[in-house]
This record gives sequence, structure tokens and C-alpha cells, in this order.
Amino acid sequence: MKREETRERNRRALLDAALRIVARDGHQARLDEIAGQAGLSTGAVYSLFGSKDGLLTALAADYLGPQYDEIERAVPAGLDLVAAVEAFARYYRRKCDDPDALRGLSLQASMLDTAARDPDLGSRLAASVRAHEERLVALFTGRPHNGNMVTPQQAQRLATALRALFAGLSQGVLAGLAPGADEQYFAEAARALVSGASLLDQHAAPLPSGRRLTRRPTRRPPA
Amino acid sequence: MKREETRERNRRALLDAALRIVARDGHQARLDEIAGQAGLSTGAVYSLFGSKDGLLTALAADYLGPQYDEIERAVPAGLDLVAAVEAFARYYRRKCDDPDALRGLSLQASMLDTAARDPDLGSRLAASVRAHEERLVALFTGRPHNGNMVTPQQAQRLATALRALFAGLSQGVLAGLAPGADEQYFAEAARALVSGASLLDQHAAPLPSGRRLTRRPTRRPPA
DNA sequence: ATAACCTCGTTACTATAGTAATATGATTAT
DNA sequence: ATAATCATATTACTATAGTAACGAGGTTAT
Repeated sequence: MKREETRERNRRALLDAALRIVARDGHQARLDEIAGQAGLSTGAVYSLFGSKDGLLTALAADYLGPQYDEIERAVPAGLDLVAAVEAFARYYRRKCDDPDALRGLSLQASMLDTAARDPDLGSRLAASVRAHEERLVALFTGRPHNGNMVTPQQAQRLATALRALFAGLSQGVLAGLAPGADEQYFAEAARALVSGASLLDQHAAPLPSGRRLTRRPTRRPPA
Repeated sequence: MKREETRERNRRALLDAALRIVARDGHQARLDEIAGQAGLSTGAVYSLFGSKDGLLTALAADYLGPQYDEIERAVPAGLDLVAAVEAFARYYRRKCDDPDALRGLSLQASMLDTAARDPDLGSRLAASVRAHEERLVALFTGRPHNGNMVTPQQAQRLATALRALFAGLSQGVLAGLAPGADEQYFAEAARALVSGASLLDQHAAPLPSGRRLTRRPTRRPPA
């Protein structure tokens, strides 16, 4: 079975070359440069991955694992739910400061576009993401919160909302739509989702006629 | 001043043609078809908008207005904050069911990519979005909540988080990452941000040793 | 063992975004 | 009024993604 073997070798060679070049150029990486570094011609990409998007999708799926490794390191076991969610939030916000976060955003955008336009690649991508998301669910499941333990169902609901919130906020920060969204803001927004604290608690103002809040503000972290 | 006049006329002609064709083909719309329908050649696009992305960005900026008109219609005055936020959430979720929501997602992705790659277009886009976002802030400012009125600062914080959350959730729904995120879920997630309710309230399970929740669940809408 | 076949990568081609040089016609200065 | 200049669209070209026909060499059936 030498045929299958060379196929696999070529596949790997393309993915490895693509990783290097995509890390540098994002989704604008040129196919002939990738194929050249893999010792192949651009046609091989179409034979093995169907399209440039197919190659990038496979690459993305390959690198979701390390991505979630990093998240798990950022959210240590032993924290209760609120603390874990805050740690997650701060991790996400810090990643926006990474010098090549913009390239990451561009890649993410092209993945989104691929998913929107190519149902096949889209569902393959979605499957990878969902598979890895189980790790996120596991990361929250069982943590104490309000005297209870987080159930897998709760963790699932939470993971969906948190990923959405952070994805949206990161996009906002990087695209310049949300200039004020600092680490503190990420943490407060995330905490609002899980705890009884609202995003608004810290900035309330009385009605003109002046009855005070019924809810007292949660702890005000140091400015 | 006939020069400026024809320039403006050509600009409009390109935008009008682009609107038709982009509505059909998304960001894959072909430049020569757009230019052809405008009675111009593709070079005119580069002369007037600098690039295809420039044309699409201008188009997007043009159509943010109607977008926000629709939002304002979906969130009537007179609702308190929680109800307004829920209405907003449900509007956003319903838009995911639109038959050409996927084309919208693809366009949104390409705008994101443009913002990530071209600082100039990115900041122009961000400026348009922020300008229109003031309407969103105004939409929430002054509504009653917990016996107070929402301040502009609170509304700003809220608008940032809501847009991020809905953008992320919509992307998730359309890309197949968040299959369970129905209208109800959108509404609950949004409510969690503003009110004391947590996303987890409805799905709590007791600890093995069994102390109950300290917080009682908020109203459970009919299934 | 040999012939038919199938898989996969290459080569040559097409389509489209973008660039550079050019031409045309408006604006401005003399 | 006429010439110089500038702005803007066109034309011809380049670069790159994608397609289709082809061919080499591994695979399978007799």
C-alpha cells in the first residue's frame, strides 16, 4: 500500500508548509508557495483538500487542539465557577493584545466565510469545533457555584454563551468597535452571565425622583 | 463643477449596481459585472473606492442605517430594559432564520477580514458602526430597570456586550456551532447580562449532599 | 506475469482581482 | 482664448485561485 502512504506524506507536507506560511501571511498565503515548500504543485492541494479553503479548514481543525490546551492552562482546576469564568475572560482579552491577533482575526473571518459558503467544509469545521468544545464543557462541569455543582447541561449552555460573547467582544476590540472593552470589562460581562451580578450594577444612577437600587452592587474590584 | 458631479454620479451608480449584485452574490460579486451594470469599467472602482473591499465597505456603511431602523422598530419604546433587551435578542435570533442569512454572514465575515487587514478601511468601517451604535445606546438609555433609569454609560456598556453576544451567537447558529441556541436561549443569555438572573438558574442540580439553591429561578416562560 | 484499471499529481488553461500606463476631458492660469 | 495641468476612467497587463485533460505509476484481476 505505497499509494496511501505517499498520499498521507504529501498531505502532511502540505499541512506543515501551510502552517508556516499561513502563520506569516494569514489566509492570503499563496498556494504555489505552500505547494512549492511541500515539494508539490498547486494541483496537489486540489487533489488532497479540494480547495484552498479545504486546506485552511484542515489546518484550523488540526490546531484547535493546542488552542484548547492553552485555554485549559489558563483556567486552573480548583477555581469555583465564577473565578473560572473570569479567568477564561481575561485569557481571551489578553489574546487580543497579541501582536498578530489581527492575523488571527482575519483567519477566523475567512473560516467563518468558508462555513457560510461551503456547506460541506462548514459542517466539517463545525464538527471539529463542537468536538473540542466538549473540553470546554468539561472545564466548567462540576465546579461549585451558589452552593451547587455545575451540571453538564449548564456547562454546555454556558460554554455556548461564553464563546459567543468572547468571540464577539474580541472581534469588537480588534476591529476598533469596542475601544473601552478592557480585561475588566470582559470579566464583568462574563460574570454577569453566570452570577447574579448585572453588567449595569456598577454604573447605576437614581431616577430623577430618587428611589435607590433594590440590588446592592457586587464587590467593586480595585480600579 | 461638472467633474465632481460626474464623479458623484458614477459613485452612486457603482454603489447601486453593487447593492443589487452583492445582494445576490455576497462578496463574491464580480467587479466587472458591477462596473458593467453601472456603465463603467472595473478601473472606475479602483479610481473611486480604491479596491473591491473599499466598494463593499462603502456599501456596508451605506446600509447600516436601514439596519438600525429595523432594530428600532423591533424594540418599541415603552418597554422596560429587560423587555427591550429580550425583544432585541429575539429580533437577532429571528434574523438567523432568514433564507439569506448565510450570505449575510459571509458578507459580515469579509467585512471583518477587511477590518483586520486594511487599517484604513477598518477604521472607516469602525467609525460608521460606532456612529450608528449611538442609536443603540439611545434605544436603551432612560428605560426603567430595578427602579432606576438606565444611564447613557450603562447603555453603552450594555450595547457593547449585547452586540458582541448576538454577533457571536448568530455566527454560532449559522455556522452550526450552537445548534441549541433558539430564540429562548438568546433571550435568556441577554437577560442574564442585564438582570440578576443567571444563564444557569433554570438548569441547576443539587450537590450530591443536597443543599438547595439560594437564588430562586426567575419566571420560567412557557415551553 | 501481464494487462486493465484506478488514483493522484502535473501541466496547461480560464477567470477574476488588482496595477500601471494612457487617454480624455474638465479646470485653471496666462 | 488658449495652453498647461490635473482628475478620472479605460486599456492592457500581471498575479493567483481554480479547472480539466493528461500521464505516471501503483493496484488488481485474470
